[in-house]
Amino acid sequence: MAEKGPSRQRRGRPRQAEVARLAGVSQTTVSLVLGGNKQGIALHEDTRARVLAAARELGYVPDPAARRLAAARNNLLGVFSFTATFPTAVEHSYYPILVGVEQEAAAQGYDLVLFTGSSPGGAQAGDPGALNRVRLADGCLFLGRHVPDDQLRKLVADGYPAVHIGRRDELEGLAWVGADYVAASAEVVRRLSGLGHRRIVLVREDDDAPASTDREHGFRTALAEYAGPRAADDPSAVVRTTHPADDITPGWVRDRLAEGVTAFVAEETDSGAAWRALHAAVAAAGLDVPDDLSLALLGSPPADLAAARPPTGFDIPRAELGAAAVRMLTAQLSGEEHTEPLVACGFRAGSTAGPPPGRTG
Amino acid sequence: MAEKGPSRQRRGRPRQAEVARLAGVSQTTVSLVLGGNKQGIALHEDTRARVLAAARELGYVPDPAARRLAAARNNLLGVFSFTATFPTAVEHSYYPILVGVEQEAAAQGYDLVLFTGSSPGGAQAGDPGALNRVRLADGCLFLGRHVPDDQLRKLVADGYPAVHIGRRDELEGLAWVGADYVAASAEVVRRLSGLGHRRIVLVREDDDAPASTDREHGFRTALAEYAGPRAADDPSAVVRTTHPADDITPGWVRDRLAEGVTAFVAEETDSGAAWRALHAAVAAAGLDVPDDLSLALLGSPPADLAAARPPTGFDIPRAELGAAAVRMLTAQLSGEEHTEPLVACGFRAGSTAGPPPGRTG
DNA sequence: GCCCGAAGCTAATGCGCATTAGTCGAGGGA
DNA sequence: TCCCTCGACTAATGCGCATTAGCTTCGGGC
Repeated sequence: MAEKGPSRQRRGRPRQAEVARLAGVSQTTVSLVLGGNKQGIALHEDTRARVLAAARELGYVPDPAARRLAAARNNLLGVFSFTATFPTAVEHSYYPILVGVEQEAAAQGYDLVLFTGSSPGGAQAGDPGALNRVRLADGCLFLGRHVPDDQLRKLVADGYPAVHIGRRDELEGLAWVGADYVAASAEVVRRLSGLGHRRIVLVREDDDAPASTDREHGFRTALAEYAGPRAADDPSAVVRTTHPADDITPGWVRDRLAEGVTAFVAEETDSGAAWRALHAAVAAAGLDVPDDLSLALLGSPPADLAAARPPTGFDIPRAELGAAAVRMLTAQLSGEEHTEPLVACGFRAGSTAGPPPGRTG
Repeated sequence: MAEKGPSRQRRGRPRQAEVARLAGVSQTTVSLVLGGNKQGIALHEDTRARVLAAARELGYVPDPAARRLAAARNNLLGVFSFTATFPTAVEHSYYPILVGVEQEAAAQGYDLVLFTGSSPGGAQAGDPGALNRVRLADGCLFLGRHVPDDQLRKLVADGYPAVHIGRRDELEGLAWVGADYVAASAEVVRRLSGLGHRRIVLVREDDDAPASTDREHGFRTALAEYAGPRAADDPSAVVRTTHPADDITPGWVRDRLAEGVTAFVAEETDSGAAWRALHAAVAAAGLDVPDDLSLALLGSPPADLAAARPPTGFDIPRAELGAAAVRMLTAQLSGEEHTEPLVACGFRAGSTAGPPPGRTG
C-alpha cells in the first residue's frame, strides 16, 4: 500500500511540528506564536523570534482545514437558489444581489458556497434531502420563492442559521430580509397624486407572491390617503394580468383613459411582462408619455428596455439587500438575533410621469 | 465554564457520532456506510439501511474540514478570483465562466467554494496569506490576471492542484486553459481579407497581457498570409491605445482611410474601450459601417453595446472555458495530467464587415 | 529556609472524520 | 473437543491545529 494514499499534495508542506523542531520548542509554542497568542501566555521575545524565523525558513503556511476543524466553524456561508442552474444571465435579477452578498461576505471574512437545484449528490428538485447539503456551510442564504417549505422548516427547526432573501413571513422562525415594497409603492403613488393624478390603475401579475401583494398594499394605502378608504377598496383600481399579458391592449388603455384614468402603474416581475405590455399598448395606441398619460414602474425596467427613457418608479437596492442578508446571517452566527429586515427602495424620478392632460374631470 | 460542546450541537449540524447513536452502531460503521465502504469490510444490509435512514433523518452532511483533514479530500473545488467574482461593473464579468464551472463541477460531483480575494474594504485585502484559504478545497481555479504570483507559485510548488483560467505561461508548472485567441483572431482577418480588404489596422490596448498579445499574434499571422511577412511586421498595422482611448478620433479614422485602410479590428478588453472608441469615432466622422469601412471585434461587445448591430468577430466560449477548466482540474486530482488547454472561439459573422468601398488601392 | 507567585514553557486533549487494527461469536474441519 | 476462518462489527489512532491544564525554574517576602 502506498502510505500516503490519495494525498498528492502533501509533498513537503511543513507542519507546526517541524517548525517547532527547527526552533527548538514545542508545537504548542509554535501555535501560540503564529496564532498571535490571544490567550496572553507569557512568551520570551527571543523564542517568538526564533519561531518566526523557523516558520519563514520552512515556508510554513497553516492548513485551513485543520484550523477550521479546531475552531469548530469553517467560515463558509451557503447561497442556495432553487433554480436549475445558477442564475445564468447577468441581467437576471438575482445577479445584483449576489454582488452584495459577495462583498459583504468578503468584508466579514467568509467564503461562499454556491448551491443550486442541480448541485451534486443527485439532489434534484424532487429530492426530499436536497436542502441538507447546505449544512456544509455555517449558515445559508436562500433565494427565490420556490424553496421547498418543509425542508427549509426542518433546517430552521434544527437551529440552522438561515436567512431568506425576500419576505417570507409564513414560515415561522425563518429570518428574512426584503425590500420595503409597501413604502416604496406608496411613495410612487403619492408622487403621481402630487402631480395631479386622481385615477390611477395598478397592473400586476396574477401571482400572490409577497412581492406582488406588498406592492398592491402600498398602492392601495396611498390611494386611500388622497381618495379615501373607498378608493382603496375599488376593485377596478387594480388589474391582474396573465403571462403573457394579452389583455393589456391599446383598446384597453384607451378605454381606461376614457374612464378618467390618467396614470398606470405596473409592477416589476422577473419577466417584466406587465411593464412591457403596458409600454407596447401605449405605443401602439399612438399615445404620448407623459403628455397623454403617465406611467410608473414599481421596480426596475427589464434589461432590454433599460436603454429607453427611465421609468418613474423606484429602484430595488439589490446589492444592499444581499449585504443586509449576509449581515443578518452573521449576526445569527454570533448569537445576536434581530437586525432590521426591511431595506428601503429609493424613488426614481424618471421621465414617464408628468401632470395629467388638461382637466378631464 | 460555558458548555461549548452541547451549544454547538444544538446549532444543528449532526455529527457521525449522533447518527451512530440513532442507528445503534459505532461511528466507524457510519463512516464506513456513508463513505461507500471502499475497503470492502463486511456489513450487513440491515445495518447499512439503518445508518442511511438515521443519516437522512438527522440531515447529516459531512464536515468538509474534517473530511479534508482526515482523508485529504472533500469534494470541494475552489474558485478564486482576485477581483470580485460578481463585479459591480457588469461589463467585465466572470459570470458566464462561472456558469460553465458550476455546471461541470456539478456533473462531476463537486461543490464549489468561492474564495473572494480582495474586495473593496475587505478584511484581507493585501494579506500575503490570502491564497492559502483555498487549501480547504481539493483544488482551485484561478481567475483574473492579478492573482499574486508568489503565493500562487507556492501553492503550485506544494503540489496543490490549481488551474488558471486564461493563458498563464510565465508561471512555471501552473496549468491553465484559455481561449484560442491566436486562431480566432487570424480567422477574423482571413474573413476580412476574403472580402477584399488589403489594409487592416488592429486597435489594441497598451497592455501586455497574453489575451492582448495573442490577438495581435493571430492578427499578424493572418496578415502575413495575404500580404507577405513584411506586412506582418509593419508597425503601422497595429495601434496601441490608452485608456481612455482619446487618440481614436474621427480625424484619426479619416486619416487612416486616406492611407488606404479599409478595415479596423479592435480587441475586446474588460472595459471595451477600444471598440467603444472606434465606434464613437466612426459615428462622429459620419461614416457608414460597413459601406465606408469595415469593423471587427476580437471578442464580444460590451453589454451596453450588445443591443447595437452585432459586430463581426468571434465569441469567446466562456462557459465552455469554465467547464474545460474544471475538467483539467479534476484530471489533476485523479492523477492524469494533461488536457487540451486551448478552447476554440466561434466566428461570428455579424454585420459590421463587408467588401471595401470601390477600388481605392 | 520555606513558601509563593510569576515567567516561560510543554504535555495532553479534542475538533470530526477515515482508516487500521482488532474483537467476538458462529460455524466448519479434523 | 479444539482451533481456525469468516462475517459483522467496534476500539483506537491520527490528520494539523488551538486550547487548556499543568510543569519547571527563579526571585522575593517573611
